[in-house]
This record gives sequence, structure tokens and C-alpha cells, in this order.
Amino acid sequence: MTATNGGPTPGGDATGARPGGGSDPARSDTVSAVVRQWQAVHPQLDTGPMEIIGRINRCAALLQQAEDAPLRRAGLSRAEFDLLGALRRTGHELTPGDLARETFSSGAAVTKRLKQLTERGLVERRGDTRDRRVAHLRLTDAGRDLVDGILPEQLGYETAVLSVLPPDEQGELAGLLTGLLSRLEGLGNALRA
Amino acid sequence: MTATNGGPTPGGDATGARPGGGSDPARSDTVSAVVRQWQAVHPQLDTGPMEIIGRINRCAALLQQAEDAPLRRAGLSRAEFDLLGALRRTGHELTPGDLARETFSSGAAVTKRLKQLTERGLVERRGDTRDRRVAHLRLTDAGRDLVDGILPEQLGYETAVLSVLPPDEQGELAGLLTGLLSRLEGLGNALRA
DNA sequence: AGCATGTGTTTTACCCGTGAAATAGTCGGG
DNA sequence: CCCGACTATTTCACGGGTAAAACACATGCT
Repeated sequence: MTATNGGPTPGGDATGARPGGGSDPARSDTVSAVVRQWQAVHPQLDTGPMEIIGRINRCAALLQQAEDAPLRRAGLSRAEFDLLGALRRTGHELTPGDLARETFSSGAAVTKRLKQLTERGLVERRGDTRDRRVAHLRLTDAGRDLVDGILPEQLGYETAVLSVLPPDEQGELAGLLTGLLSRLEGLGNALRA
Repeated sequence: MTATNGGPTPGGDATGARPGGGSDPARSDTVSAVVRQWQAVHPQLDTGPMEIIGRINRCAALLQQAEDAPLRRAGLSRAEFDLLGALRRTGHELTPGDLARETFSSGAAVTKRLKQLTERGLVERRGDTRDRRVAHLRLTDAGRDLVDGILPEQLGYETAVLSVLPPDEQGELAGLLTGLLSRLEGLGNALRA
């Protein structure tokens, strides 16, 4: 994720069945090679989880590479863009704490990024009048324009990359991921146990 | 990852159609809230890519949290475990270069991890007799035992987490991800363009 | 009012990964 | 035999993230 991986981290329970649709299932990816290696060494092991988790990790890594390309051209990291995007899409001002929650990152990381982004003139800071601990942040005009300029290009590029999958499979995939994600999020922090 | 994110990074083309199976599609996750916010601000934007990429990123982040739990108990980071796992599953010795390719990380990162892991007595180093530039690495008995001890626990925990999805959906998901991943990998490094 | 407690934000010290440069060695001419 | 080009690995300087501690302030109780 910085630092994503694609290695041997296991992940699933499925036997690798094919999708409901009608595309060619005989494909092979890095993950299936890894799974075969494990099976050869530990034949009794249920490598099912790898089929899902390994692939999600690897897809995430590759897709993030794809996202980075347009952003680097604009001189932003993905983390910075996430922060600006949160301010843009919510419309109203946010506190550092809000931003940390919104971008799923630590408060310290948000503080650092805010410093850089305000220095670059993309974000403005305003102290709360009632509670002097809190700060309110909003995009400057330049910040808003930057986000609005990048976003369409970003989405366009991503659409192109994803077009390796036919539209019906994209829909199925989005649906399945929604189911998985909503349930994982519902688990709360039981995942860390 | 780590530093993984779940924010506004866009990602898809699908309209969020439901899976082929028969589960409840009316669920809501963080990503759909984000997409709604963007739609409110930029109604003309095709937010499709977010439905897939955003969810893959977020799922990856959550699932990685889940993977970390068993590993931290064993005093390993995921990156370290990936390295040990590569040595374990291939069976034979690997060079640092091999390991970098196998774990999708930079040579420098591999060097650092190898130093720590050899100091901990989990990995052994042997110089190539013909070509004195290259090193060959193998697991020590302790290293092998450690991996073999962790792996079943790891897979078991992951199986439990993934059981939030019914088995048939797991199969569909694995199949769709295979299709996506194999095609993304087929794109080579055109993604960075 | 005065103080304990809690919360929002920043600071600090540190870990880890990366790209680029440095190092060490091979190999095929000439 | 020596050179130039190439390859494998390590070192270096640095950016960015994190947890925990430090601050700064608010709030409620007495």
C-alpha cells in the first residue's frame, strides 16, 4: 500500500469455480501458480482462501499502479488525492479527525499531508471559534480546480483498464464485492482478533 | 497497504448489478456512500470504476488486517512471511533476485528482510560457486517449522473470515477475479502509462 | 473557582520501502 | 590479458506511515 503484496498470503474457501456468465475460465494468473506450489508441498492443506484473498491483493496492487499514473502527472500521491477528494466530495469543511476517518488513515498522517497541501496552497485552514482545539479545512479554488481536473482523467483511465472485463462481468464483480465488503465492514474490528 | 486506502480513488464501470446467485443485494458499504457523494457533486461523472476499484482496495485493506493478526502473534510482518513462504513453497533455493520477483518487491527491500531473517536464524545463505555475485537462500529447519506452523492457522482464520460469503458466491468471486487478474497481468506494464 | 478527566491535534522516534548510485563480478571480444 | 558492457546484489538518502507521547483545550464535578 504503500506497499501491497501479491505473494503467498492465503485467502479464501472457494474451489475456483467459474463465474455464472459465459467467459473463458481456462485462464491462468500468478496466484494459481502459487496455489499449485503450495498444494505440491502440503497436499492436505485447504488453500481455498488464497484463491480469493491472494487475487484481491494482487488486483489491488496492479490497479493502484494504474491509478498512480495520472496522479503523478499532477504531482500528487494517491494519499494526497484521497484527502483532497474527501474535501471535495463532502462539500463542506472537515476537521483533521474527520479526514482521518474519511481516508482510513491515522491522524498523524493526515497532519503531515495537510501541512504539505496547505503549503502548496491547495487547502485552507480555519480555527473553530468555539473549541480552539479543532481546525476546519476546506479546499482553495486551486485545490478544487485541481481535483476537478484530475478526476475525469482518472476515471477515464480506469474505465479503460477495467474494460479488459466485459460489462456484464463487471457488474457481477461489483455486486459480489459489495456483498463481501459490506459484511466485512459489518464485522467491525473483530478482524484484528 | 499498509497503507492501503479506501477513499475516493475511483474504479469501475459497472452499475452495481447484483450477482448471479440469490443473496440480498440491498446492502450498503463505505464505497457506495462515497460514490453517492461524488454523484451529488458531479452528476455527469461516470463513477462506474469506483464501484469495482474502490471496493477491491477496501476489501484488500480489511482482509490484510485479518491476515496480520495471526502473523504478528508469530512476530512476523506480512512481507517477511511472504519471503519465507516463497522459499517454502518453491522447495528449492532462491536467489535474492528470484525472491524479489516472487514477492513483487524491490531488490533493496529483499536485501533488508534477508538480513533480519538470517540474523533470526530463519534463513541461510550460501554463495554460488560459479558466479560469485549471486547468493542462494534456503530456509533453516526453524524457518521451515515456523512457516508450517503458521500456515494452517492463517488459512483457517481466513476461511472463517471469508465465510461471511456463501460458498457459491465465493466460487463466483474467485472466478471473476481470476479473469480480471489474468488479463491485468497480461497487460504487462502498460498500466503505468 | 479548581481540578480531574477526556478529546482533538500535533510532535517525536522509528520502521520500512523505494529509486538511484555504488559495488562486485561475469563474459565476450580484440 | 585487458576492456567495455552487462548483471546481481547491496548501500544510501529520503519520503511517508505509524504508535505513543505531548500539548492544548473543553467539560463536568465538587
